[in-house]
Amino acid sequence: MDRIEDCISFLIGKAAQQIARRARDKLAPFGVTPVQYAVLHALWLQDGQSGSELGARLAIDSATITGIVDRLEAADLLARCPDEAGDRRINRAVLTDRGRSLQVPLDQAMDELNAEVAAELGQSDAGRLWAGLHRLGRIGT
Amino acid sequence: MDRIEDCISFLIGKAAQQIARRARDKLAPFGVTPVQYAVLHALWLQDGQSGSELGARLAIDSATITGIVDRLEAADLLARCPDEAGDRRINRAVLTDRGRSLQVPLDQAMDELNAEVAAELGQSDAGRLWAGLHRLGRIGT
DNA sequence: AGCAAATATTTTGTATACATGGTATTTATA
DNA sequence: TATAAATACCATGTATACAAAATATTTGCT
Repeated sequence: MDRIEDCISFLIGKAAQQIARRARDKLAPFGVTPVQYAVLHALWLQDGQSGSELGARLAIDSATITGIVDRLEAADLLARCPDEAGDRRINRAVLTDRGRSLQVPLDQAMDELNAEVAAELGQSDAGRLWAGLHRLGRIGT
Repeated sequence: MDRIEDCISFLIGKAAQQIARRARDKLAPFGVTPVQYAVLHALWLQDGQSGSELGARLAIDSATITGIVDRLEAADLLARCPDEAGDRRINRAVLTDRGRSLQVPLDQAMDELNAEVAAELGQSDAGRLWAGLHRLGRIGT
């Protein structure tokens, strides 16, 4: 390995950092982080998911989910509610009005980021990059 | 944004996580993390760099460099040495014998990972992906 | 019923990433 | 030369990511 920039681990890590920074900037006015956006997004599609359901859909470790839900709860974007079927192991994440109200502006902010990046790369290059990243993300699953 | 997997921030973050996990597995037998490998790599090319030099080359925050160098020093892979020109603000990171001895096996481990990923994607797709990631990593610099 | 195995969540500890701010030192400038 | 600005590093606090383990609960099997 001559140049560290050609090491896939370093290369994709730095590219992801750049994108994450831009996503943070877009979301910061709403007091939400990129990962918190992903959890909210999952709840907008299906409210009342348990921690393990969220973790499975978003590929987030259960220990990490705990902290993310803690902070979303502290920000009054969701509430931990008991399972209606009575399984007392489960904490269901239920959106608050505030949490629901962020769907439109946050989705719009992330759509903007997607569009900006696609425009910078060009539509066809962006499409190929998306496809390649999808394949990398799936390897090993 | 319909599917969270089409959100560039989420998509590239998860792909980077998968690659990072594979890099960690490759490096774990040597007790080194991917970021620590990047710092060692920079020192193999030029020993005795200061924290700010390492941070500039690798795009790592100075506060983060402090911790990484702490752990590499604790692992006896490098030592903090005073600047020979006498600038007492600077701590230079100088490789130990152990740190130097890891160059061949660690470079080989990361070369293997690169080759595996390239083989999984196919050479031409891999080349396009590398190029796209380089462009994303540079945006804003 | 009784107990092992599986499940869901949380806790703890380590490793980044980054914003903010403090300290020491050096450089540039009035 | 006195001082402001810049530089280098470190400390602190927050937010993930993940391994390992503890706890509580439920399920499955005998």
